Amino acid sequence: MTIEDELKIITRNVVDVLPNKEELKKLLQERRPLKIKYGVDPTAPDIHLGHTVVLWKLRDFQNLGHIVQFILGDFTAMIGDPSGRNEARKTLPEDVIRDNAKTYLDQVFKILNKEKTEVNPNSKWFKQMGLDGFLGLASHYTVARVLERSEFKDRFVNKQEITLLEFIYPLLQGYDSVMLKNDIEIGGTDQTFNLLVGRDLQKDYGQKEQIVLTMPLLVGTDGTRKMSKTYGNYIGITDAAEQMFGKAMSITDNLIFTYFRLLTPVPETRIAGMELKVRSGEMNPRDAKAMLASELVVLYHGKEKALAASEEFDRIFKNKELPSEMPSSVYANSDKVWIVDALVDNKLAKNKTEANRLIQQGAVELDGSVISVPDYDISLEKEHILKVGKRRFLKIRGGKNTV
RNA sequence: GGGGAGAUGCCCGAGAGGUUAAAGGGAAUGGGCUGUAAACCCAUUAGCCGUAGGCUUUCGAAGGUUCGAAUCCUUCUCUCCCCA
Repeated sequence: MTIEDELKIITRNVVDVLPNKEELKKLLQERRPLKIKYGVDPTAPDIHLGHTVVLWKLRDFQNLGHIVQFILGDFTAMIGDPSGRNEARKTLPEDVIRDNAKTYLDQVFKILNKEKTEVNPNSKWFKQMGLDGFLGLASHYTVARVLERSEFKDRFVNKQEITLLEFIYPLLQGYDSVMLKNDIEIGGTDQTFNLLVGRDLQKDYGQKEQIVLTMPLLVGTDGTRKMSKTYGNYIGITDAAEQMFGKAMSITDNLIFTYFRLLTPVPETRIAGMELKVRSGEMNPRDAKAMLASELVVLYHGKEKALAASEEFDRIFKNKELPSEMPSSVYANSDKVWIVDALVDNKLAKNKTEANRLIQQGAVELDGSVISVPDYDISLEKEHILKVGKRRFLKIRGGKNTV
């Protein structure tokens, strides 16, 4: 493979190469396995598709024979990355972080090649650094430089608070690079500043500076904000197959191909072809989206489940039939149940008021017919199917019957 | 250390003694139209009462004034701003 080909693969989907592409090219010309650093703080037990954007890029590197240096920010997780919000981060206890780290890695290796990945917990060096060591590190950087960061600049000008921790955090992340002597570091565009600090620090420590690649932030299923657990607009990679499929189907149309490119290993030519067809009206965007949804489910649950999820989806939403499986609820010692109770008991409504509301709005169906008055008992002589909204189903029956 | 401003429902934000379960917007949920898309239209968004009118709790916290308090008074907690 030529350098140009390699460069093309590496820079696909990348927002920025810093300081520039030329430097990256030079690096590739050395024709040796490069060390690519990527760091994550295990502050939550699960990752979502937003995280996989960077992982796929790392995978590209691995496929080209390079090595991923995965920084497990177990130390920095205890402190909390202040990037973005200025709400106080809660500090996490060590055992929680350890558990998170484990599930994190399991999930990460659904994309990364384990053989070409080394995992480095940054507690390894930070735990024993000591105040003297830290002050030494702090002397390598200046307030002015941190203030250059646009986010800080704005806040500084607007006299909003900036905590010292926020000031320090980039230094810690940069120090990871000093310890690893990596060739390249990769992260989301929101990490640009932190990544550049890594460069500066490496230089100050007399090392070769890392090249920085930034990846786009994935827009969440709401189509506006970045994908994040706190916004509830995420697709978790541990989401159940049906759920994942459904969430993918609910994204807005102009996100379809962005998702294809950033989240799947589908070759660019195929994606571009599809995009063209959709734009010319030859292909219904819905079908492209269904393919996207399948691709995603295949990745995390396998072909079989993807097929099943797709069929299930069509069954419920296209053909308006019942799902093949649904949760069931058994009422043991009674021959009837008030519909409002049934909704609340089975968490189809938060409380009775909400249950009433749903009923009055015509969101509740029993065996296919809308129940619009709350004054209704479900007889438990036989099995019934309760439907709330478009997608919540429940089988309901008395206790004596066998399954 | 001195001076000032503020805390309202999921979020933002109006309200300045009664007609206020609290305007408006955002968001979410449900319905309609569709392709579980967007856009658009409608409705809902404290809880309880077997549904019909009620009742109970809510405006940072605790007390108080009043027939009546989100609105007035006292104390407390927290946030922000300005000066040094």
